[in-house]
Amino acid sequence: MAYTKPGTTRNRIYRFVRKRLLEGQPPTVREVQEEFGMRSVQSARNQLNILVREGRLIKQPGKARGFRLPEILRPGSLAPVAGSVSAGPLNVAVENIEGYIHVQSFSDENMLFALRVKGDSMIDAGILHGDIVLVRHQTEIHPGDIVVAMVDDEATVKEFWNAEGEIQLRPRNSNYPILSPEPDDLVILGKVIEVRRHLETGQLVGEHIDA
Amino acid sequence: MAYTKPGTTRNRIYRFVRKRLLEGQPPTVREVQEEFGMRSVQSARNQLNILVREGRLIKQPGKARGFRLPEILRPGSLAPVAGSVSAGPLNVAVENIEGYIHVQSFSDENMLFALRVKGDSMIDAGILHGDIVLVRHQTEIHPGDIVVAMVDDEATVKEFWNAEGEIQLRPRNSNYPILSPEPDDLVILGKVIEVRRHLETGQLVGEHIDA
DNA sequence: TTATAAAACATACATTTGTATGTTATCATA
DNA sequence: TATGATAACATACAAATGTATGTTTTATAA
Repeated sequence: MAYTKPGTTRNRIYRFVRKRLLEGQPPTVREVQEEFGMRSVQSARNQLNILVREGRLIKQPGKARGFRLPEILRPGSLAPVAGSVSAGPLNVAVENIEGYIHVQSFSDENMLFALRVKGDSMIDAGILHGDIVLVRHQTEIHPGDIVVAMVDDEATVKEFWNAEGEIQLRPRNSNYPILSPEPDDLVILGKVIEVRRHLETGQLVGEHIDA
Repeated sequence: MAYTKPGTTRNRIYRFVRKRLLEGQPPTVREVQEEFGMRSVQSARNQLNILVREGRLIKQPGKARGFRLPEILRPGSLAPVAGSVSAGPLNVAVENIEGYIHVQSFSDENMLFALRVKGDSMIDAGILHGDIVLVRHQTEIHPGDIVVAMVDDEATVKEFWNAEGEIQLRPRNSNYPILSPEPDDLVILGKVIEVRRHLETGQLVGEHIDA
């Protein structure tokens, strides 16, 4: 009966299945059939099988809703956005979690946390008041890195420099002074690896994960 | 036969189901049954039904693998980062995808996509060259919104204003002029809802041939 | 002890979903 | 035209999966 140009429908089917899988709702063969107005289950099944043969999809034979995406597209994980942070010499305590943001999962995902920036001391680096910085908890820092450090018992975002043996925490706003803490007083919480700014509210994922 | 303290097994079941859902592999009732060594399907089903009644899970009755997470705890989805964008009057084509970023709220009917910013015309808004803007494809725009619009066949990020009947696309850098396109020439691709800046490379999820 | 509720069990059945087989239509090409 | 390849169709069947009903076990409290 009907006939479509080879490969035309197939890409649309792939996108549909992929979308559904990313939403966490794997489709059945018949759902694909209906989505594309096919009058036979087998029409959908043939196309899906070809996608599997091409390596664009993976499937578990015999299982309901058995389609999967190849490994490349993994789900992310959630990093807590800290309302406040306290730090000892070797550990970081993330407190008053105000929500979570989706991040790409690393092997060391538990060392990631996020922090909402207060003030405009980094405005020339494009980091504004209210922005969220994603921080990897690490002690290895290089000059020029943007870091989160404890200053006066508060977490603050600054640029790290090591000029002539003197450690500097530089703001990126000429209205603020450069800090030169003693090495013994310096606690680096980690390195900023990402900056995010939400222009609409409600971007954080709700807090309760376990019950 | 067996008996466990009320609520003990239930939380473990919840975590199992949640884990599977986050992995994109919704479990069947029988898979839950086997995972916890139950000898009856109904044992698992009862616990799952209670989780649904408590609002911790959502299910589609009668459907295979029909369990879902409530809105708040849903996993994020992946939005394509466009290498280039073309647009007709009613649709947007995202092309040359350079990767994906994790976002939440895929449930929007409005399509989400991301774009890498070129140039420094929005520097005073804290949007720098190389930043990624997350865009929701929508036509309803309010004055002051940061939008992505097609200007000279290229996607550009500007602030939208509507001064005295005249449409303005304002850069946030005094070195650039304000644009005043004719309404008929204006194509708004969407509204910027988030800004991201990766300070380390390798933050994008690999591209899978979308062919 | 008895009563009650939660949890688990056993079994059967209905629906959903995957799979198999064979046929028909359309296009490209010899 | 004849032929093959791809796509779609129609139908049937098998397996996976959800659902229903009733019973048994265990813990807790009256």
